[in-house]
Amino acid sequence: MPKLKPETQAARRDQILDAAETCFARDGFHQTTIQDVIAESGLSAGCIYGHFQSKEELIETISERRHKIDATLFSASSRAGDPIATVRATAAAFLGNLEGPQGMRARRVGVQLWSEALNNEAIKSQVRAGVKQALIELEAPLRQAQERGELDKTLDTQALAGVLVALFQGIVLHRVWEETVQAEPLLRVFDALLYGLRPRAFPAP
Amino acid sequence: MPKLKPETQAARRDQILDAAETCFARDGFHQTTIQDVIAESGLSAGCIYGHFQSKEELIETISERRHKIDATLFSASSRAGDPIATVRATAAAFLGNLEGPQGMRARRVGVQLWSEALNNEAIKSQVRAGVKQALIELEAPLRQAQERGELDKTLDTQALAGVLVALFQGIVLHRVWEETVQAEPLLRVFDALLYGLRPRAFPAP
Amino acid sequence: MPKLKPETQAARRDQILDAAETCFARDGFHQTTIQDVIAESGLSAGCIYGHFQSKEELIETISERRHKIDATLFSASSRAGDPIATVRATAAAFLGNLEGPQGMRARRVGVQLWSEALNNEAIKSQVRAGVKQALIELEAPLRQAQERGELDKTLDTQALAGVLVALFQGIVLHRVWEETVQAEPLLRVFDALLYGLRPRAFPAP
Amino acid sequence: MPKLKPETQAARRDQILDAAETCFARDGFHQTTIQDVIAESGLSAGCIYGHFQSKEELIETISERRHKIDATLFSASSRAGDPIATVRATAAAFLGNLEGPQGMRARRVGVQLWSEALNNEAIKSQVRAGVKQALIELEAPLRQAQERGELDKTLDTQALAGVLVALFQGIVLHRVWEETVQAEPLLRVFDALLYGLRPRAFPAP
DNA sequence: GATGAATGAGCCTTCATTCAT
DNA sequence: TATGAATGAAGGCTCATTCAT
Repeated sequence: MPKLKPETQAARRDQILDAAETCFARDGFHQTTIQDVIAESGLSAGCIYGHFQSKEELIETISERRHKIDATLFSASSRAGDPIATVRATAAAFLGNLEGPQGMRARRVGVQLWSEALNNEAIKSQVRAGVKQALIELEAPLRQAQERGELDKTLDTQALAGVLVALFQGIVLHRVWEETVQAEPLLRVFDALLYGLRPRAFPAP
Repeated sequence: MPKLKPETQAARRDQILDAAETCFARDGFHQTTIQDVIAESGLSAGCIYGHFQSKEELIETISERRHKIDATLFSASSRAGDPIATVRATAAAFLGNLEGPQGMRARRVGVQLWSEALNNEAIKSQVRAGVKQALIELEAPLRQAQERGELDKTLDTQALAGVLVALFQGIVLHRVWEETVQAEPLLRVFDALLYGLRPRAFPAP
Repeated sequence: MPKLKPETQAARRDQILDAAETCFARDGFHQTTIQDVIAESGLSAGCIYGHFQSKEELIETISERRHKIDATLFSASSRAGDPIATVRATAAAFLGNLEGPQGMRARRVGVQLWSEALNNEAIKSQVRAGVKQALIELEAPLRQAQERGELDKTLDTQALAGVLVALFQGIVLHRVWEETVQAEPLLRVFDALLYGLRPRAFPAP
Repeated sequence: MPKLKPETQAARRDQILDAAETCFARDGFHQTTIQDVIAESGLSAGCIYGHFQSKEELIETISERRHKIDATLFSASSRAGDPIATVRATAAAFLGNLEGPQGMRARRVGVQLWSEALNNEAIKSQVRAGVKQALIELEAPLRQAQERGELDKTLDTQALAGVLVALFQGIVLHRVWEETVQAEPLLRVFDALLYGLRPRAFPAP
């Protein structure tokens, strides 16, 4: 068994991460033992520790992977030339992504990461970076919309972006607690909110 | 040995819960050991286990306590006869509550409970009950506002309440990760959102 | 079970150390597991770790204890007013101490400590301190003997003390490998050596 | 695939043994992992296990090699026709051998073997055999010296040989703990001891 | 022969919980 | 009730060894 090709190596890492993420989503970071990951992956302790230094590194790597995936959601939501559509698509992508077993697994891990960030600096900086990127990628179209007269010019676009991101994450929480939460009605409210922020003849009080 | 006076007993329970909450907020549920709680409270293991059956019960009781406190926020925010003011006051109460070391302690524990709810039925039902109550207490003034013509009649008030609660909780998350997040600008955006949802001469598309 | 009296606490520590030393003497430091010490002591893992931070601390504490005991051998061997008798008594104490199961246990642990000193700074400094003390306590009577004309004046007493200590320790090694090694004949040779070092009419070449 | 030439095979074995001995001398038998030996040798696990059955066999083979080398020290020290010179040369060879990085490596491993002998029968018999050979090779010239009237006839040459070997080994210990120990003064004391053991006009008491 | 990824038994240690005082 | 020493199950991780390539 001479040196594994890098791609095979990466596949093995993914196999381990997938098994770990499944366990973490099912039982939680701290209720999951390495034995659980071993059972889920079909590998051995030694093999896992040959690819990751510790259980914590497993969690942190999953955090990294998650945030990379989320980052692509934003890029994919860009609607060139139509900033409001871009914002709307971002919301839809976020909410649509909640569905299905894969989406649920991702969100259950995500919520735990939000909590874990409080006591783990590595994860905290990843979470912060993720939020920051979301803010930037949302504020750009919002400002563009202002310039094009599609959004009230008195609005603080930075704060608005913050509100929108908070809203998305809050909905993720609800979805994770209550599987019956539906994206559709929430999305309609979201549209109404955006619509209500168009410029007005008479300014807000 | 005569039973301790109920008030003394309750005081001792609170002493333990306070110490535990301080530890949990500082280090996280799973990083906190009973030894930490012992050190923080100045009591002994035996004493703690005389008042609580397990570490889990400690967490669950703190969860209970937290949700009771939060519930009073809503009642206190009621502005009889002015539904929009009630909604606004609720938002302000939520966001104002984030400040100070006490507020921070509460929120850090709260975020962990949101994550813990995924793997602990007792906490999950408390979180759900908390959200449900929030929805009800917010939807009531929203509907009232619709009836009084202060809110667009085509809006799904239930979904709107959900969006608002999600928003509040999302902001708690941001505040907990980034201490510099300011309530003021967010509140102004919130006002703009509410203002934008007033009835319009021409309906939204 | 309120706070244990310091003496009870010390007794428990000794109980653990005795069990550990028995295991170490029987199987070696690295072949001995904490489980072995648990079985030998009749205590539990938690109890042991309540008194010692790690297996290494167990070894180091035993090292400390051993060296304290050895140190008393020297003091006890002092024969006021007769330096040669003091040296002789020291040798006899050293060699006599090898006998019996207790002596054997002590020596088997001692030899392991000599080896362990190579890779453990704490133990190395204890071993060094032990040797240094032995050198000092031996050199004093040797020099005194020179002054009294009972020992050749051209001798380097420091080197001679070193040779004597090395000799004692070498004999411990032999005794530990070969239980049949007898102290008696060695002691007679030792006497002959000391006798041969008396001043001579004609100096050594 | 034709069998490797025996000389190539032996060279590879030596390469492994050298790497292992370097690791063992640096870190100790039990602190050294096979990974360390792999890194030091530049070979692979499979290769090492193709030449040695286990880590223990590695240690035992090194023990064997060491004792063979030491054995040649004695033969080389023989001074035909001058028994006292032979004894003296043996001592000088022993003490001289301590110097230099190679000598240190050998002695550090040697001291560990002395300890390891307590719990490993294979090593114990090698150590015993080594001591026994030393005794024989030292006793011969001692007895010869007695016959030639160069040594007190009442001396127990076997015990004296034991004392000398113990002395040599004890000095190895000191040298290994304290790099500053010098061979020169010790050797002078050794000479004085031998000189003092010459026959006397008046017997020892 | 050589490689090195994978194995898995077993180790040290932690920590929630108990109970004699 | 309160104390805190003691318990012991279980966890994370290591490392000697194997075997498919």
